[in-house]
Formats: sequence, structure tokens, C-alpha cells
Amino acid sequence: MLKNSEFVSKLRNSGLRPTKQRLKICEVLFNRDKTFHFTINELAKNISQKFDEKISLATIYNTIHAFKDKGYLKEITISSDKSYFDTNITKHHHFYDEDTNLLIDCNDNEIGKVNIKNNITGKKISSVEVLVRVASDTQNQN
Amino acid sequence: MLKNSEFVSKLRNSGLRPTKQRLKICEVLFNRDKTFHFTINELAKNISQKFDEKISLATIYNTIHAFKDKGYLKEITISSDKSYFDTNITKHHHFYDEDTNLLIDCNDNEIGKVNIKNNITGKKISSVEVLVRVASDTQNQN
DNA sequence: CATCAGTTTAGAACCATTATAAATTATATT
DNA sequence: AATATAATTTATAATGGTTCTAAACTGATG
Repeated sequence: MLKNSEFVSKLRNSGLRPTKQRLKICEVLFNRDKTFHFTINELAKNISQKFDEKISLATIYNTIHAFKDKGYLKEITISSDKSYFDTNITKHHHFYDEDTNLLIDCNDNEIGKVNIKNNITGKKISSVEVLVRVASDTQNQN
Repeated sequence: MLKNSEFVSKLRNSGLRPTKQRLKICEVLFNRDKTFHFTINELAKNISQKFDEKISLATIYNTIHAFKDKGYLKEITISSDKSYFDTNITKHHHFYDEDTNLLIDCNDNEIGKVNIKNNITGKKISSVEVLVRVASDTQNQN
């Protein structure tokens, strides 16, 4: 739950000008009690419902990518036709409900540490992501 | 390393007619010593290099999806703009080299069992996938 | 060999994302 | 405060991977 002035300094500190578009997007994304997941499409709808003045889709893409690059968002890839973003930027894993297309954060109690025993020579691990797909009992299993 | 007559029965057994296009694709995908990863694009190139008669891109998509549905291929999603397929259909995990965009299978020695302690009520786990992104030491970490 | 459902095909359509280039805005400078 | 600048926004076009369409073709069946 940050307020406007905090967004301004947050943006400025990372070399992004606090434009009114970016501040609106901050408000939608970060002025909340809980973290959440969204697609660009959902975000665009959300913004147009919340504000009178529209934000161009190009700006939404630009801003989300800038925020991702600055580490304010994580991108989660579920399938090639669906890209989700997550305002929870801590290391964590996900359940993906194939019936509802909803992402659910796992906490550490739910998935134990993933133990990676080998390295690729000369390479550093940049992330470890676990995706647990779930579906109602009647669905096919892979 | 299967041969042509084996592809014919493999296809017939799963209710797919053994057309010459499908048999060619089988040859490219399954007539090998080792499993491998590919994108549709790479596959299409591979086919056009190997055979004189071209196979329409639509047919390649249709066939790959049919093979995936029948369980002859797995799809691995790395990012929203890159969909990989894997001829290794056993349960396993992946390293993804961000420098070269290459996927590498993990064997069980490399990643221990992922321990999932909680379930989503009324849902069944349909898959558990671990993706370990790696990059050269100089790259950014997330 | 006639039939029919399954398959292939070229090309159009689709849709999410990115690029473009002109207008606008935030910030630094005078 | 006015000016200069670089950053940002914007509408629109372009892109690229994938799916759709509908006509032509092929494999299996009796």
C-alpha cells in the first residue's frame, strides 16, 4: 500500500520519469494489500475502467516492460499464448489451474527447496521456477 | 531408432492415417538415437532441407499438435514468444541457456524430486515442471 | 472402383506484441 | 519564467507466429 508521492520517488530513483500514465499504472498495480497476477489485456481493461482518460496500449506495454526490467514485476510464462505478470517479486513458485486459467502463488510450505545438484559449466543460475499444473479430476493428465 | 513400417503402425494405432507428410515428420523427429528439442520454425527448415517435396506449414502445425495430443511430444514453454517441443516424453526438467536459447534436459541426478506438500482442493496435479534458467556470469540475475 | 471421411494446401485472417515517427511532457538550464 | 533537451506518449502501421478456411486430394472401406 504505497501512496502517490512514494511512487514518484520509486520511479525517479530508478531513472524513470514519474509521468501521469506511469503513476496511474503504479496505482493499479501497487496500491493494494496483496500481490496479484495479471495479463496485459486484463491490466488494460482494469485501467480503462478505473480512469476516464485512457492510456495507450503501447504505453502500457512500455511501462510494464520498464517495470519488469527494473525488477518491480516478474513475468511468468504458462503457455506460448499467455503471458502473466506478478507483482510478487520474491522467489516463489506457482500452481496453474488449467480449468480457470488462474495462477496461484505457492509459499515455501507448499513446495520444498528445489535441489539442483549439477551446474552447466561456466554458467550461473539466474532463476529456478516450478510450475505445478492442476486440473479437476476428470481432465486428462500429462 | 524406429523404421518406416513402425511409424505406420504407430500412427494407425493412434487413429492417425499414415500419410506421406506424417511419415516424413516421424522420420525427422523419431528416427534418431537421442531425443531433442525443436521449435516449429526449426522443424520446418529441417524438413525442407531433408526432402525435395515441401510440406505445408499448416500441415506441420497440424501434425505437431496431433502428435502432442497423442503424447508423442511434449511442449515446453520458455517465454511467450518461444514454444519448444521435446521428443523426450518422460517426466524430466530443463535448463534453459539464456545466452544460446538452448534447452538442456535435466536428469534425475541433477534435480531432486520436487516435494509438493499442499494440494488445491478438488484438483489433481497434471504436471510439475522445473525450469532452471542459466546465463554466463556477466549477465543480470533475477 | 466408388465412396467418404480424413488430410493437405495456399492463402487469408487473427491477435498479441513491437516499431515508427510525430506530438507532447518532464526536467534541467538559462 | 522561458527555453532547450531528452524522455515519453500516442495512434497507427508493421510484424510474426499461429490458426482458419474452403477447395483439392488421398487413404481406407466395402
